[in-house]
Amino acid sequence: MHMKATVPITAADLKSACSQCNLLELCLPFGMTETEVNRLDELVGTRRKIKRQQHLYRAGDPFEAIYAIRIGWFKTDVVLEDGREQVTGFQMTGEMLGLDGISTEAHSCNAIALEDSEVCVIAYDKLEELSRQIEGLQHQFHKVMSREIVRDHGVMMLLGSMRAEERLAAFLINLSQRFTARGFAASEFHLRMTRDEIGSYLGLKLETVSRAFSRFQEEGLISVQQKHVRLLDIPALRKIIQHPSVMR
Amino acid sequence: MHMKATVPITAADLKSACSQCNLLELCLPFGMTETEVNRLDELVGTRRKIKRQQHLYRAGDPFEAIYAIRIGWFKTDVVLEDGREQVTGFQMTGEMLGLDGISTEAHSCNAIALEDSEVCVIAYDKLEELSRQIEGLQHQFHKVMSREIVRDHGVMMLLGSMRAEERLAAFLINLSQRFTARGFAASEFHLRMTRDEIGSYLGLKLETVSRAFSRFQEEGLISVQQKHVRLLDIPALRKIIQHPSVMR
DNA sequence: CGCGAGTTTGAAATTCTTCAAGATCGGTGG
DNA sequence: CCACCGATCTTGAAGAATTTCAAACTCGCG
Repeated sequence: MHMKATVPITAADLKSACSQCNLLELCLPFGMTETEVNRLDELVGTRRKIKRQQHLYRAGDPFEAIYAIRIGWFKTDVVLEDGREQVTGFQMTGEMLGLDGISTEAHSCNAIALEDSEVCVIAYDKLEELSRQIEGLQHQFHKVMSREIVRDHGVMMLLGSMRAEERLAAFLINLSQRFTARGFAASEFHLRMTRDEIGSYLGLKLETVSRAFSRFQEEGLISVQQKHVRLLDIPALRKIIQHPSVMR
Repeated sequence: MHMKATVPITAADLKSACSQCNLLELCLPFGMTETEVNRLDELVGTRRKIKRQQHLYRAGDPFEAIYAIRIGWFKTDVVLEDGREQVTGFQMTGEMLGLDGISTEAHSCNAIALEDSEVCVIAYDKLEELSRQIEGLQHQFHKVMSREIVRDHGVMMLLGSMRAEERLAAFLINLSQRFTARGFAASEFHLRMTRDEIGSYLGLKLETVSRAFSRFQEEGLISVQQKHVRLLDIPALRKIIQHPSVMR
């Protein structure tokens, strides 16, 4: 196969590690040329399978690599000395894990698989080396980190300024968007996390999450039975977020 | 002055932009060699003064540079369509602003000076170029971004799992640590932000913040009059954070 | 079939917010 | 120099949202 090196890759052009992978627009190779992507294969040496409920890494583990999720779901959480746990994110296919570790060379949170999963292991020293050589990789990596910062600010907004039902609506809309971006159904999906984990993420107790689910169902916005959710009225869900609440 | 290029710089060795600056251990040049730091001066071309209450940048502004605070204080905030505002951080001397802009090439939050301030303008394209050449710069920049992510996770913990007084205690301890790192008094300082801004950051109403201040004072943990705060019992403040609360 | 983890729902308790009224501060102009 | 002004802060009391406690329900699975 012959292509000009300057043409951005598409899924069909790839052969190796990153190639069998249909996550291009979501993952690190995005925006890179074919020749550049070929060099990425040095990077993604290993893959690693993580069974449900197992840790990919723990807070305190020495930092050596970042991870791109190929298959599955993870949660990250931080734990206070007294045992209180805060879920800081739910990560799905094509998303990156481990960026927190760069700052101190040790991970600062736990990453736990919510279902049997598989990740690409990206040795961090190699990533730095290669991204000094490949402009596109460097830039994309910076974007990934920056995107995480922007996402975190969104969560702060959610936690600091929204009420229970607004938080859950925002959460559902967000999931829907991420499924859409991956070619899955926007309005029907299976939650991989428990009410307790959702609650931790949203700064609510699990009972409050459950009540909000029930309320949305009563109002015909969603249909929910346990972990199976169908969004019946996405515009209305969006309105909940934007609607100025009385409180706060 | 003659030095080996491999010796890490200290404040006394510098002559130029980054040099007059006593923020080395906090800012981008940290860990770099003398020769490397000299090259940084291409980077920090401009400085910019921002008067109190003025914007350094606004959400939506095209992203061109990141900023290192030389003098002063800033807040960053995100604003929802209905006008609700969430303060996402308070930044002081030696801290970096603008990292949110990399992901979409537009800023996603507002940065507003809390007092008359001055920043170093770091052109982003030059930063990327230079950090492909200078390993130490690349690494330090990544650390700065990662540190922001870790900080954000801490704020999520605060917002999602802590009660009002715990949040304020954590806030005060954090300020104290940051002042200490800059050689200022650890236990006596002047708040640059209003109760309302603190409240927004902590996910509380300004009255709740005020009540928490008063309560700490009653208990002899702090002394506070308006914006002047003295921490009288830092260990006790720390205990508040770690103490398992009944709720949540 | 029954167990256990996870979920739902109700009612009481608690925290935080809202509303309202003063108090304090720094700065300004007479 | 001092009174006054607006902005900010404090405090009280009532109200609302969320949590806590408790009990029952559902579902997958051994």
